[in-house]
Amino acid sequence: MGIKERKERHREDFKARILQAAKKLFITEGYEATSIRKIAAEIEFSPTTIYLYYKDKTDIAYALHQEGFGLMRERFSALAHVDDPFERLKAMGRGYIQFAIDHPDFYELMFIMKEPMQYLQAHHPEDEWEEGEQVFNALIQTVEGCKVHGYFSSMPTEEMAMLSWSVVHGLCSLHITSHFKHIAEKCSDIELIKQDTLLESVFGAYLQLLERLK
Amino acid sequence: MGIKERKERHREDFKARILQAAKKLFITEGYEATSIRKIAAEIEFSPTTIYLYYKDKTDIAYALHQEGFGLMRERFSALAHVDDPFERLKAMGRGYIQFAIDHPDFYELMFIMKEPMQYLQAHHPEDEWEEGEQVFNALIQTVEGCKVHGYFSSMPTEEMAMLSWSVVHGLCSLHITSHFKHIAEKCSDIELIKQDTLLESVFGAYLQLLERLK
DNA sequence: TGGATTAATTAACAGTGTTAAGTAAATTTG
DNA sequence: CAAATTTACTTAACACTGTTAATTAATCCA
Repeated sequence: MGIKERKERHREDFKARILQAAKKLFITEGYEATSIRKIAAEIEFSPTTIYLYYKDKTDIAYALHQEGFGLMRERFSALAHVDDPFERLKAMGRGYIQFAIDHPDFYELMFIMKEPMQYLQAHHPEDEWEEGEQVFNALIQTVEGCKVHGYFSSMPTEEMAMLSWSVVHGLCSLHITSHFKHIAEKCSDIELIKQDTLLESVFGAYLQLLERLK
Repeated sequence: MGIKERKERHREDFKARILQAAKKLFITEGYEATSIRKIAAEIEFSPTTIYLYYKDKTDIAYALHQEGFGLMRERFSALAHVDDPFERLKAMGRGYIQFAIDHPDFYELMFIMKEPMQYLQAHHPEDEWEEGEQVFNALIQTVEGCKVHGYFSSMPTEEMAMLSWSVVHGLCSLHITSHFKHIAEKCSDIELIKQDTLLESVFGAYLQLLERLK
């Protein structure tokens, strides 16, 4: 039954081709402008053909969401070799922020939009959210390591991890939605007006909090 | 010229009627399902009539965004009488979180969606973002008060305010997008699985950090 | 009362996601 | 090998969306 395998492989190739076209449009024109019809035109097939390979648009959104997590894991894997857990925690936070600045569209799809997570819940309710949990587990382990080194004593690991995630996500999210843009102008501190440094310096303030309660 | 005034008032009434209809649809069916045509049907006018009173859909979105800030300010005004600034900071955080839980749709419009802020930037670039700045200033002043009482010494006020905002926004945002739902299941700590307590307990962890460095 | 202004309408454009029905090619079966 | 069946894909269509241009009905002013 080698023929069935070949067909399956062809099918996977086709799915990848669709995703590649979707990714191209998504990066250059954003999610809203990435229509099924445009994806179809890109790969020179009829729009309905897409539906033979992806259930609906949120299915494609989830696939792109996964692509984004691939990119993020790539970055984070470089930090696995930072031995000191507190240094690694710092580096993860900075890496997370830099990822959001470098790939705002992917960040939006991964952490701001509801569609991909809703798709997961609606169509694969039993499945776990692998991509996210992998990254989150890395964070959990890093926090655990920090505790071994005397940080955050008497603070629950999970809460500490979620807090750290919330801090960086809050920063990135308010940056991308341009909420900070409208608020930072009124700031007296000139340093903070520069958007790029704003995120890092507020994250720096968080790190100072952590450092002081070793 | 009393007639011109009456017309102007009628115009404002009509704008309010449109907004009321939009608000009703928005609350019951969400933003995406709130179409210009449905709003028009609700007030029993033609869809194009809407455009005589609101520039486009993002204009309506911004008006609803402002409505949301009205609701939020209403809640926060009750906290103005909490004298101790650190207690007020706690109460503001809890109030912010509770607002997001009680009015997730408004919260999305106010802090997660890009459209309203983009409208502000595109059509009123000189204007300030009054609603947001009012709330943010209340936060600034509260942080300032905390510093007087010996908290966050040597931490810049603005950074501290932005950090606090980022923490609660990060929590609310990850809750609404149901990211926490998929991650909390794996948590060993049973307390955290309950979504409602999760936000408050992670915020509690943040407060503990603050308290310890008085 | 007649002309100008204003308010609201209908019709239409250009798009969206998605489904049902139809066609041509490839594959399996008798 | 020819007939039947499955597979891959397309066309046509539905029910929407935001938005604009052209048009009609009503009101105001001289």
